[in-house]
Amino acid sequence: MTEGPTITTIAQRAGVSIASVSRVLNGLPTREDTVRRVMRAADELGYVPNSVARSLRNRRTDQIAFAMADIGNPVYVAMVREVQPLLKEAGYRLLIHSTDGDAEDELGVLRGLRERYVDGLIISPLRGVTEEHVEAIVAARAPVVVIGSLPEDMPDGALVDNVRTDSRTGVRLALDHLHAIGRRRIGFLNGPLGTVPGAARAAAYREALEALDLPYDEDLVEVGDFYRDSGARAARALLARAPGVDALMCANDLIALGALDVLREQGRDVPGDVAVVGMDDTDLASVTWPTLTSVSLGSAERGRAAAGLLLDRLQNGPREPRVVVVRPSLTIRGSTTLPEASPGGAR
Amino acid sequence: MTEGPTITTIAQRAGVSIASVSRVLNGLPTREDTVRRVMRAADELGYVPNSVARSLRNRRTDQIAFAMADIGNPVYVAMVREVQPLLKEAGYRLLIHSTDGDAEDELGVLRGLRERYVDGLIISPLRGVTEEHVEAIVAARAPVVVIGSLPEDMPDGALVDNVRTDSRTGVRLALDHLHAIGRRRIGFLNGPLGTVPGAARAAAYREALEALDLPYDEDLVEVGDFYRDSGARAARALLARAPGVDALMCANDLIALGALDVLREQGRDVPGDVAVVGMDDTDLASVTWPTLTSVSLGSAERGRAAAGLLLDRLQNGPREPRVVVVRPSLTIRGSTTLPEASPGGAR
DNA sequence: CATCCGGCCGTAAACGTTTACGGATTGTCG
DNA sequence: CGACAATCCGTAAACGTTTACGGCCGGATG
Repeated sequence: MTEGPTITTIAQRAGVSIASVSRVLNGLPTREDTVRRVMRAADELGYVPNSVARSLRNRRTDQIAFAMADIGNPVYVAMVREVQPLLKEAGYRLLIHSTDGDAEDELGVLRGLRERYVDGLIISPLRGVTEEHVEAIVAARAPVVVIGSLPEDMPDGALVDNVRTDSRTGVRLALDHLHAIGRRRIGFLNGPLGTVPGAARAAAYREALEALDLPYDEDLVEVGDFYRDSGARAARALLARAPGVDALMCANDLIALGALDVLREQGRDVPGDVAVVGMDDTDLASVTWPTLTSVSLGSAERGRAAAGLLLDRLQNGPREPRVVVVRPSLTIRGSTTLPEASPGGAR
Repeated sequence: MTEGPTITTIAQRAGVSIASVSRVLNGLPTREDTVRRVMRAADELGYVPNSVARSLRNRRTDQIAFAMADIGNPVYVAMVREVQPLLKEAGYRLLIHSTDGDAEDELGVLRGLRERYVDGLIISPLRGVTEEHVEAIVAARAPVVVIGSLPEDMPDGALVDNVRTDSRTGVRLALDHLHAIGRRRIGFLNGPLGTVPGAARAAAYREALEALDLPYDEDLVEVGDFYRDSGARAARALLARAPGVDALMCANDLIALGALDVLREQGRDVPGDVAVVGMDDTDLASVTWPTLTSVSLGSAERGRAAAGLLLDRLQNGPREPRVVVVRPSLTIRGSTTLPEASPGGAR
C-alpha cells in the first residue's frame, strides 16, 4: 500500500513551500501564477488532503455520533433517516453506536467523547440520564443532545440540549379516542417500569383513566418487554384474566403486533370486540391487518430537532441549553375503526 | 471549552518524559516505580488519549464505513445490525453513509476513502460497480468489500472482496414452490430493470418459467419501483390486464405489501385466489396478514460475511480477493399456504 | 535616490501521539 | 576495581496539516 502524495510532495513538484500549497488549497489569496503551479501539481499527483492530519490541527473531526439502544428498532431508524441528510448537508459524517440497551456501553460512548473522535453526540438513553451520564457529559466538554428526558438539575458546565416528547399527552390522546368510540374497559400492555418510557406511560395511563372517570383496575394492566413476543405473552395473560376487556392500549407498536397476533389466534375481532392502539407510529403500523391506530411520538421530528440543535451549537458556539418538546398526535387506522375501504399508503 | 490534559501534562506532573508516559500507557516494559507515578498522574488528571493524534501517528483510524442506498430499507438495517457488533468487537467504530441511491454520492464515498478517514469500507452499490467505481476503489488503496455483484475483470490493484447472493436461485425456489402448490399463471412484479437486482430477477423469472415448462407471458409482468405504493400500482395494472393470474411473485417485500393491499381491496383471497411471494424476507413479512412467504436472500448473513472479510483483511494483511456467495432460501408463510393457526413469532 | 508600504512567500512551530536511538545508571563478573 | 551487559529513560523525529511571523521584493512617494 504505497503512500499517497502529501502537501510536501506537491510543494516540491510545484517548486514552492508547503505553506503556499496549503494557502492555495484553502483558497487564501495567492499570486495567480503560484495558484496555477500548485493546482497543476496537485492534479497531476491526484492529491487528496489527509483528514486525520487536518483534524489534529483544526481540532475538529467533522464527525457526529448518534447513540441509540438498537438500530433494529424502527423508531431509531426513523430518527437516523432524518439526521443523516442534515448532517451530511452541514459537512459532518455520521457514526452509529447501537448500545444494545447496555448501560455500560452507553456510558462507554459518552466517556469516549473525551477521545475527541467526534465533535458532538446525539444520544437516546434507554434508562434515562443518570448521575454517571451527567458526569461523563460534563467531562466530555463536547456538545450533547439528549433525546428523552433529562434530570431537573443539570449542572452548569453541561452542554446539553434536550429533545423530548410528551408521552403523557400521547397516552391521553389514545384513551380519549378509545373512550369516544365507546370503550370502557381499556387494558394496558406496558414495557418495563425500569425504563423511562415504561414509567412515564404507566403514570400517564392512570391519569388518563382518571380524567375519563374510568376506574383503575389492576387486572387490566400487564407489564412485559418492548418486543412482539413479549407483547403476545402479556396480551394472552391479560385476556385470560379479564375477558371483558374491549380495548388494548399498547406501550409501543411491537407490543401491539403481539397483541394482534393473540387476538386473531383467539378469534376476537379487531376492532369489533377489542380495539387496539399502538405507540410510536412506526412503519409497521400501516402493514398489519387491520392497520394499527398508533400514537405518533414524532420520531422523525425528534431526529430533525436533535440534529438541528447540535448543528446550531457547533456552528454558533455556546449558548443556553435548549429544550424542544415534540407534540404527540394520534394516527387513526383500522384497529380502532371499522375496516377501511382502501388501506395502506406508501411507507 | 478548556483543553484536556495531554501526554505532556502527565509527563510534567509525574516528572518523567513523554516517551515514558506513552510507554506506560501502552503497557511497554517499564520500571515499576515509573509505572506507578505515571498511572497516578494520569488518573488524577483524568487523562484520555486523543484518538486523532493517535490515528495520525499510527496511520489507522479504527473506523469502518458502511455505505448503502437507504438506511430506511429493512434489508440494510438487517445488515447494519449484524455488522455493528462485529466491528465493535474488533475495536472499530462504524460510520454510516446513506446515499439515497444517488450514484454521485456513492462515488463520493468511494473517493472519500482517499482522505483516509476510515480503514475500510463495506458498500452495496445499487446500480452495480461501474468503471468509475473501480477506478475509485483502486485509487483508494484501502480494503473494500462490495455487497452485490462485481464486474468480471477487476484490475489487480483492487483490494476488493465480494459478498453476493444468488437471486436467480431465489426466484427459482419461489416459482418451484408456487408450481408445487398448483399455480400455473404466475405474475411477476419487478423493480427497475436499470438496477442490478431488477435485471437479475427479470432474467431469473424467465429462466424459472422455462424450467417449469410454463410459457412466458408479457401480460403477466409489470415493472415499477421497489416501493410499496409502486407495488400497488403495478399489481392493479397487472390484475386488470390478466385477471386469471393465480400467483404473484414480487421482487421485494415492499412490492408484495402493495400487492397485498390491492388484492384485499379487490376482495381476492390470499392465498386462495392469488398466492403472493415476496423477496428479502424482511421483518415486515411476519407482520402482514396473511403473513408473507418470502425468499430470504440472507441479509443478516451477508452483513456478517462482509464484516468478516473486511476484518480479516485488515487484521491479516493482503491476500487474494475472496468471494462469498450466500445461498437463498424460502420462508413459507401464510400468503402461499392455508392460514396458520398461530402466526408471528418474535421479530 | 532613500524611504516606506504592501503583497507574497518561506521558515518554523504547533496539534498530540509513537518510537528509534543513544546515554545514563545499575549490577555482575573477572 | 574495571569492563561490560542489561535496563530504563530522555531527546528528537515523524505522522500531514494550518498559520503566525518576518523577510524580500516591487512600486510609489517625497
